[in-house]
Amino acid sequence: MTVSISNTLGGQREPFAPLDGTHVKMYVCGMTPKREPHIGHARLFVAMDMIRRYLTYCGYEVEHVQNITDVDDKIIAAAEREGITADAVAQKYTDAYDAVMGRLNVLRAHVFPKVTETLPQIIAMIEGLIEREAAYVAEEAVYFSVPGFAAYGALSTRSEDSGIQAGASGRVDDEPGKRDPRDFALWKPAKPGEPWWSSPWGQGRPGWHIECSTMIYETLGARIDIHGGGADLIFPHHENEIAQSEAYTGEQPFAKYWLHTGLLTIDGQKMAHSLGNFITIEDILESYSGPVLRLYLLSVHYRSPLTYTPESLEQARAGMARLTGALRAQAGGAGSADEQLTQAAQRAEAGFFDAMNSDFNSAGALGQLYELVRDINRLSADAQPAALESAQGTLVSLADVLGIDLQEVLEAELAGGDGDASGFIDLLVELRADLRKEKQFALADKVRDELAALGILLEDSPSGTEWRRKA
RNA sequence: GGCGACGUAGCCAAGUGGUAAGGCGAGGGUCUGCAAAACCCUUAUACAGCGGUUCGAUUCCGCUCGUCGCCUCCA
Repeated sequence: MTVSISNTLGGQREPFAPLDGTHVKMYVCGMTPKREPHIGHARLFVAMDMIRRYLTYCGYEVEHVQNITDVDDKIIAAAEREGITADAVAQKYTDAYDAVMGRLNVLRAHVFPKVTETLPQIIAMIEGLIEREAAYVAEEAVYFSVPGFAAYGALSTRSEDSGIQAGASGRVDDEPGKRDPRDFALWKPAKPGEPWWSSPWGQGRPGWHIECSTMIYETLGARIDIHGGGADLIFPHHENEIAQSEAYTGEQPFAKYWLHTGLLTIDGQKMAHSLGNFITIEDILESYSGPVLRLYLLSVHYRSPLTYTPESLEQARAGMARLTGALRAQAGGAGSADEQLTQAAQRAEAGFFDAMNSDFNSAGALGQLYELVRDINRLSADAQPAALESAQGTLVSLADVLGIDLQEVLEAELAGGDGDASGFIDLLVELRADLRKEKQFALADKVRDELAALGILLEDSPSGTEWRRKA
């Protein structure tokens, strides 16, 4: 059974076969660090992380590069707004990104190229494109010549006479010397006060698209296996990348598999900084743990649109409590259910990998985990410790493939939190046990209720009382 | 206007050419001093609508409607 991938290029699901054996070159269009990352960003990066982890699990060596667009109109605007330099803005929000991705258990890319550190290479690539007559120097800027690139529109399935010209109209006036409405800037002049770099075409900065082509060429080479990004980047950004890269290297396909995540919407609209309707990842993490947010994002197939609602996060929290709950199950039997448990674990494992092999269907894979949870809870009383622990081990290791560390979440439920109040909680639990012995149930229940209000959940069992924190 | 994606129960969400995983919520039980957790049962005359292909479609094709996205910065 091999992994199959839905490829935006071609619109088909295809078996995954890297260009070079088991080596996978993966590039993800990263952040423009201009504001705090929001949960739409989280969706992309968690999805790509899940894919990277799964491929790695399958034995591939994934080389992951993710750019940082630290030069951009919005960054310049943010610098003015915040009264700091553009560099400082980029650094501030790059740090914000790092902090939050760590909590979501997103593995760091192996390389994070920045535009500001790639200028000579970008200029060299533009020069190369001009030499190849794929680009031309206009009055103020350098443009890529789209009419010279026959395959233009293949990714976004747009033809010249469909929407591209109509959409580009109105921009032509602002760009003197541009020959075709579809042509796009590789280099543009700096306006007064903007950051700039010297180039053969004067002081200016790169266009948006060229950076990715250059960074990929410099870090991964002429051709890569996987190129990922949000669905909103298909056109024009990724279309333009293909044109630049293939025109420059003469090799194609530039990227073998194009993976795009469905956009996250809120109140019927795409979540975006520019629309002002965003919820930052940090905001969510005030109320929910990283693993819960990650679970939420993986509960929907990465290509589907995802509508954010507060309720869906509550559902994810409940789901997480269910997953860790199965880890707290105790073996209580002589082993009459051992065989059933073993089979349940095998069934879940097989279903899990079937789902994951089908275009990284994390939602379907999670469904298998929940089934295993039910079987563990149902059968634990009649199982021996070894069989139960084995099934629980399967649950933990499958969740781990998705980047969800159930052991860690469980430990956080049992201890963790700010400061360590465990001693005091244990004391209250003991006192309550005494009250219960004295049949002072009103007081005992008060202790329980008050603790619950503080997020500490008590569960009585014949063997005593256990407590945990709300996920 | 053009291009694309999506439309499954109260909600979230997988999936399949042969009559629909899972989760949340709700109701009823078991357990419990009462709870909680867990388990069991119940909660879709059928997957937006209309046609078509097929022995048979939710699952393929066409159209319609709706939602979202892209065509301008955008994950």
